[in-house]
Order: sequence, then C-alpha cells, then structure tokens
Amino acid sequence: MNQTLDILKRSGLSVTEGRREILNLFIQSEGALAHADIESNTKISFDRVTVYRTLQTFVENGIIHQIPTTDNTILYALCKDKCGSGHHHDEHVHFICNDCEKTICLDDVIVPSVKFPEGFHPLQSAMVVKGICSDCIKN
Amino acid sequence: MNQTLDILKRSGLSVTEGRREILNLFIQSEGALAHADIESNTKISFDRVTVYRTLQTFVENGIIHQIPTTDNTILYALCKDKCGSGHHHDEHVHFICNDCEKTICLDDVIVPSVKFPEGFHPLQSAMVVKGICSDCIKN
DNA sequence: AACTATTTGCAACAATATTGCAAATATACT
DNA sequence: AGTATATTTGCAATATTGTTGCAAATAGTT
Repeated sequence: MNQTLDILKRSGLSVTEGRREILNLFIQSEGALAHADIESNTKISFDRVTVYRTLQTFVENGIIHQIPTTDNTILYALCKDKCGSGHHHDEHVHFICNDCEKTICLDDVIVPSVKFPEGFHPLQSAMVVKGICSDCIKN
Repeated sequence: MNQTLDILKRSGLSVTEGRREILNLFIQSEGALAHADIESNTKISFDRVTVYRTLQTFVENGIIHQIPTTDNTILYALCKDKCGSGHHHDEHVHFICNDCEKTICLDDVIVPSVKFPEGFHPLQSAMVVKGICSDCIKN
C-alpha cells in the first residue's frame, strides 16, 4: 500500500483526490509549504476552500503541523510518525534559509528545555531559526 | 521628559499623536499586541493604514519587535533598550498563556543555542512557548 | 510666522480567510 | 455490484487583513 493512502487510512479519513494530492505534495516536498504554495501548484486545482479545509483536517489529525512565522503566513510540514490525533510532538527546530527561503524541519534537533521564572508552566515549545541552510552554504 | 516622548526622540522620529498613543499602549500593556488589538482599542481611533505604518516604523527603529504565531497574525512587543535601528536583539523566549491568551516576553530567559547539523549556519533564533502563565496558575 | 519635509486619512484595491448550502463523492451495508 | 448514509467538495457571498497613490494636514526648522 502506498504511503499516502496508508497515512490517510491510519487517521480514519476518507480518501479523496484532494487529500491524496495535497498529502503527496507534502511527501515529495523537501521543505514546509504555505497555503499559497499548495494553491499555486499547477498539478492541483482545487477550490481555495478545499485547501483550507484539507490543511485544517490534516493538522487536527496529526498529519502535518504548523510552523509560526512573522510574515502573516502559516507554514505546514509533515509530522513524523509519533504525532497522533490532537497530540503533536513537534518539538524539533525549524530552520528558515535566508537564501533559498525554504523552511526545513530539523527532526533531529530537539528544542532544548529552558528554565522558566517561578509560576510559568510550559506545555509546548516551538523554535524557529533563520540562517543559511546546508545546500546554500555551498554556493 | 516622559518615557514615550523620550523613545520617539531618541529614534529620531517626529512626534505625532498617533505614535504617542500607540507607543503608550505598548508601554502600558503587559503582553504583546496584535494589530487588531490596537485597532479595536477604544482610545485609539486612527486609520488602519496609520496603524500599519506606525507599527512598521516602530519595528524598523527597534522600538518594538515581532513575535511569530501560527494564527495568521503578527504580535508586537516593546523592545528593551539594547535594540537599535535595524539591529534587534530579541533573543528571549516568548510565552503564550493558553488561559488568559496573553503573550509575554520573558526578557530574562534567553533562547539557548543548539547544535545544528553540518552546513547549517544559524543567524537568528526565536522561541515561542505555550503553557500557563504565572498569573493564571494561581486560579 | 512661513517654509519644507513628513505623516495622515481617504479611497480604491488586493490578498487572505470563513460560512452556508446544494451537488458530488466516498464509505458502509445488503 | 447496487443502494443508502455520511462526508466532502465547490460555489457564492462575505468578512478580515494588508497595500498603494495621492491630496490634505501636521510636525520640525529657520
């Protein structure tokens, strides 16, 4: 069984063409994707609304996760197998390359824990780092 | 001389009513503010465009800094004195309370450095943590 | 007080996001 | 396989958010 189908079935989602194609896009893509990236992808020509709803469904089912940005977009990236419905475990560092502008999940770089002031109880952490990625540093 | 005026003058900005009021709002506010927070503030009734431009000017002059979010908004918070024009030094952790929904700059909690894979050259880091803040934990 | 540079507000526009509802499609069942 | 049921999709309308040009208003300067 192919990976896309597998992921959808495991989440108990009905398998539709839109979900298959959008999920495929994530699997094939190296970096994170914004809503606009998906919409402008020529292979896919679904309604904007469908894309919004599909992304939302995927987030809710732990298939993709959101990456915070400061430019009024949300980036989405595939979760690794540990994420389940409603329980994200994306405590890895996200790297945004200033050069190629890709956003890469550094799955092996775990967000370090920090010491908080008295009374603060952390639940989830996100870390986003800007810089030059390993591909662009070569040029 | 009052603090608001002082900050504006030090940045070489002309002192207008809009800038004074918006800057005041940041000084008086505990947490970070979104554009919508400022616009919906009853005391302030400037044009949307003015608010956008004022925020942009403040960011460019190191008066406020942006905080990344995953909900299609940008949050803004006052910079501490170390920030200068074009040179932000906001490597502190931002805390978003799930309860009161305030975003708080933990100025004393510095974003820890992490070890990156070969070839990745980090330049700026941001860390956003969700949880329960010290005010809400009491209730 | 008058001049100059900057800032503001308006208007128009562009891009992004959300909702209700009918038609289309997927899954479950026989 | 064919049918019933539940889910998903696309369309239309609408709301929200962000941008640009330009004339009027305002701040800083002499």
